[in-house]
Amino acid sequence: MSRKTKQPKFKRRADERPKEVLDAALTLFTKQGYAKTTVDQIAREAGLSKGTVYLYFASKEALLEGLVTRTVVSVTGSVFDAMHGYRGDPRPVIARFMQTITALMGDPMKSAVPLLVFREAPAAPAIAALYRKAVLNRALPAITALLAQGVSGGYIRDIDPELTTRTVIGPFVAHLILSAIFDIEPEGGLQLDRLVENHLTILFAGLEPVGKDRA
Amino acid sequence: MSRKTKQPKFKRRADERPKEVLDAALTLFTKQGYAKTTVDQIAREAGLSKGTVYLYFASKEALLEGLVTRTVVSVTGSVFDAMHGYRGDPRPVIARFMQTITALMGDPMKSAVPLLVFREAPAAPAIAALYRKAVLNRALPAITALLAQGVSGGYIRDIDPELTTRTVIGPFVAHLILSAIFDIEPEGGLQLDRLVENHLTILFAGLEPVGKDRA
DNA sequence: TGTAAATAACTGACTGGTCAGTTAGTTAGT
DNA sequence: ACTAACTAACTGACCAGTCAGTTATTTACA
Repeated sequence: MSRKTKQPKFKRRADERPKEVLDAALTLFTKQGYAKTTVDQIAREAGLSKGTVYLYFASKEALLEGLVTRTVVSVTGSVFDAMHGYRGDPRPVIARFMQTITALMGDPMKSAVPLLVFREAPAAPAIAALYRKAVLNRALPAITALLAQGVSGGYIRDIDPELTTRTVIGPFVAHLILSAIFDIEPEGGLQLDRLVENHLTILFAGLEPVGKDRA
Repeated sequence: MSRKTKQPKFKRRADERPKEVLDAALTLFTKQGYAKTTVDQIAREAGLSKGTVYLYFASKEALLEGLVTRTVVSVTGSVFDAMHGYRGDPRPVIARFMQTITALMGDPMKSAVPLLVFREAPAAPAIAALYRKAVLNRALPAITALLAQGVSGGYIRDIDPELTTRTVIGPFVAHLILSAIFDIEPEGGLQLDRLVENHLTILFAGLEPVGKDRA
C-alpha cells in the first residue's frame, strides 16, 4: 500500500549533529527558557529523535554547558589580553573594545548566550562559574587595569577604575536587556552604532582630565 | 500516650498569610529560580501546607505576579512624575533619581524582584508586560523627556536623549547583575554610594555643554 | 459564664500529566 | 555481514493543583 520509493528515515551524519543540536537548543532556550524546553523539542527542532541527542550530550544541562563553552571559546583571548600591557591614552582601546561588544550584540545568536547564562545562573551554578571564569574575570580586570593606567598616566580624570568599569559597559548591558527581554528599542531599531557613538561622546568628555589631575 | 498539653497544629491568621507566602516565594525563587521551586517548598517556608497556599493564590504563576505587583505598586508614581514637567538643569533631578535607585538596590528583598522578572520574562510574558508597563514605560520616557528638555534649554550637551538613558541607568543594571548573579563586587563590598558618586562625576562632566550647544 | 453549633482556616493524601533519561530494536552505509 | 547511527516505546520520578476531612475560632444561646 505504501510506496516503495525509499525515502530514508534519517541520514547518518555524526559529525554535524552536535552543532545542529546546540543550534536547536539555543533557539528554543532563548524563546522559551531552559526549564520550559523539553529535550524532545530540541531533538525535533534538530530533525532527530530524543535518543540521539543523548548519544552526543550526557544530559539536558550538558547542552547548556555546551552552548556556553562554544561561545566562550570563540571570544577568548581576543580583546582582553591586548589591554593588560597597554600604556597610553586608554580611550582608543575602549573605543575598539566597544566595537567588539556591539559586533557580538548585533548577532542575536551570540548575544543570546550571555542572556541565557544570567537567567539560569542561580539554578545552574556550574554554568555561572564557567562564564565568570572565562569571560568576566578576564574582561573586567582588563578594563580596570586599562583605566588605572590611564589615571596614573594623566590621560584621564582621577576616577575609581573598578567602579568606572560599570560606567563603561553598563549601557550595553542595559540596552541588551531592554531590547532582548522587554522588547524596548529606540525609535528606528537597535541603533547599536549610534549607541556606541553617543555613549563614547559622553564617556570620553566625562573622563577628560581636569587641571589638578596632572599633578 | 501523647501529652494533653494542646500544642495547636496551626494558627488562623488569614490576614498575614498572603504576605508571608509571598516572602517565602521570593526567597526561594531568588535562590533556586522559579522552575526549580515547588509550591510545597514555598508552603513549608511559610509554615503552611500546600493546600493553604492555593486558598490565597490561584496558581504558582499567580505568586510571581503577586510579587511583581507588590513591588511595583510601592514604587509607582514616586520619582517619575516629578520629572515630566520639569524645566531647568536636569542634573540635580538625575542625582536624586539615582539616590532612589540605589536605595532600592541596597535592599536585597527589593532588588530581587526585577532580577526575577527578567529571568522569567520569556516564559511568562504576562509578567514581563506588567513590569514593562508599570515601571519601564514610565521611567524611561521620563528620563528621556528630562534629558531632551535639558538639551533644548542648553543645560547639557547635545546628545541623543533616548540613547543617553542607557548611559544614565546602565551602570546600575550592570552593577546589580554582577553582584547578584555572578557574585562579583568591588573590593570592600557593594559600594553603592561610591558607585553613584563615581558615575555622576563622569556623567555630569560628560554632559557639560560645549560652546556650540548654546546656539 | 459555659457550651454547642456554625464557620473559617488549614491539612495532607491523592491524581493526572509531564518529562529526563534508558534501552531494545531498526536502518543506513560500507 | 557488520556496526555505527538512529528511532521510538518505555520507565520512574516529580509536581501542580484538588478535595475530603480536620482543627481552630467565633457566634449564639442558655
